[in-house]
Amino acid sequence: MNETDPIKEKILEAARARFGHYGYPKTTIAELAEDCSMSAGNIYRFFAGKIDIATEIARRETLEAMRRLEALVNCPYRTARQQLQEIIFTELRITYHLLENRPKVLELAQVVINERPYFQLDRTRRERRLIARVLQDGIKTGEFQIESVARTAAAIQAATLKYRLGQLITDQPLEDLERELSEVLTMVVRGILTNRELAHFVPTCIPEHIEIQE
Amino acid sequence: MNETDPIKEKILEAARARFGHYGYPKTTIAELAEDCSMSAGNIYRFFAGKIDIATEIARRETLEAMRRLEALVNCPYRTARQQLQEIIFTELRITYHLLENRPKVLELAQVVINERPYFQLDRTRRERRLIARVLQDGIKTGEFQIESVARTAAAIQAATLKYRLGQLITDQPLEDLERELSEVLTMVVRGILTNRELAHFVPTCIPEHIEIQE
DNA sequence: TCGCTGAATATTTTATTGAATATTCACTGT
DNA sequence: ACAGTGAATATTCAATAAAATATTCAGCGA
Repeated sequence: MNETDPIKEKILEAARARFGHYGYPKTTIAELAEDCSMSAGNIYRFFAGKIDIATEIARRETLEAMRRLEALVNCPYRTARQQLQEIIFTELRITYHLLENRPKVLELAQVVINERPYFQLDRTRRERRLIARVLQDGIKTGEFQIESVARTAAAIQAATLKYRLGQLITDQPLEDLERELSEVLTMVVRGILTNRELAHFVPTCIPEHIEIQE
Repeated sequence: MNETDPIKEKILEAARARFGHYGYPKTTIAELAEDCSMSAGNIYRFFAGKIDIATEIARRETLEAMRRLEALVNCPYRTARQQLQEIIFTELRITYHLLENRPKVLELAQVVINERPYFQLDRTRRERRLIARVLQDGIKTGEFQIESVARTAAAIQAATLKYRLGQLITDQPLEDLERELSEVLTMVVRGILTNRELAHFVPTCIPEHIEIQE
């Protein structure tokens, strides 16, 4: 599964550097080949096309983000509610900072999504699976009361869509978005808690930034 | 306030027909002038520019949609919860059908939003005010328990954003979106109901299409 | 003066074409 | 047979000019 052909990695490394620095369209295959001390033609023995290099980079970026989110879930001593909230807040922060600090990443993402629509679906499914897992946990511990985990996970995802789109839809600053998200989560979470939990319900707070060491 | 200069109306009528049929960019001022049996220059005595004709059309479309939503709210014998749900469902249906049946309308909307960003803000604010009014009603009748009406209205709007974007974000069919929205509303509404109401809570159903006669 | 025209001007769109770049593939050295 | 090359070809991009269109405004008739 995890092909680690060193030449492929070399190409990816060169591409990551150039795409990040100069942007996807301003990077040429000839330059990548030059960086790797090979001919342009040879790159096509490892990738079907330029867009596929970008897609692979984006795929790995997504996997990395997903790993961070999963680390949150595996973190012990947290209620399912906390886990759920932290997932959504972390996603908001990851995408916000990504687009804020590395504008070329946005460009890359847009190109990939345009050419490979499946990419987005895949990411969405992974996210949903993670949310579903947390919901399942919460049901087991008696925190959540949910009819259909799958449908509820999809609904939570839909309700928090805005916070995964970064600065595409809105130009509100991060602080605004965080405040708003805490309101949304207050409602949403209240909507899935068991009566036992509702008895001592408190609104959602904006969580501290969580740093996970690998 | 309600200027009904018949010449202005004539121009708007011609523009509505052409924009809807051929699209905004494919319609020329000269054609509109021809339709109105006047010179191109004369149009500028009524509108500052082509984009302002489109903006006025969009503004009226929005007002009309808003009137339909307000009619829902003013409809008696409905709980605040029903009103809230119907507002969101109706918005979903209006925008969905608009984009489905009249693709040129999407184009028009995009042009207007691009050139006149204030337009969108205005519509959003109106919508939010309507939601806030329903929330306020619900508090009075003891249905809802809400800390800040303004913030909650904003949060409900954010949580249902997806259903106001039509087919821009997703390509799910209307039935899918309706099912999903009912799940979202189930959570959201449960999150704002009073304990009294929670005692006999039932999930949100997809409402019948409501026809309001003027 | 008022409502309007239509030619003059400014701006935007479209078409063209040369250059840059992506992609292919026949071939080469090992 | 295999990893790789580089010239040949296909595609995309960028610059420019030409055409179409938006906008302005001096002036005209009621």
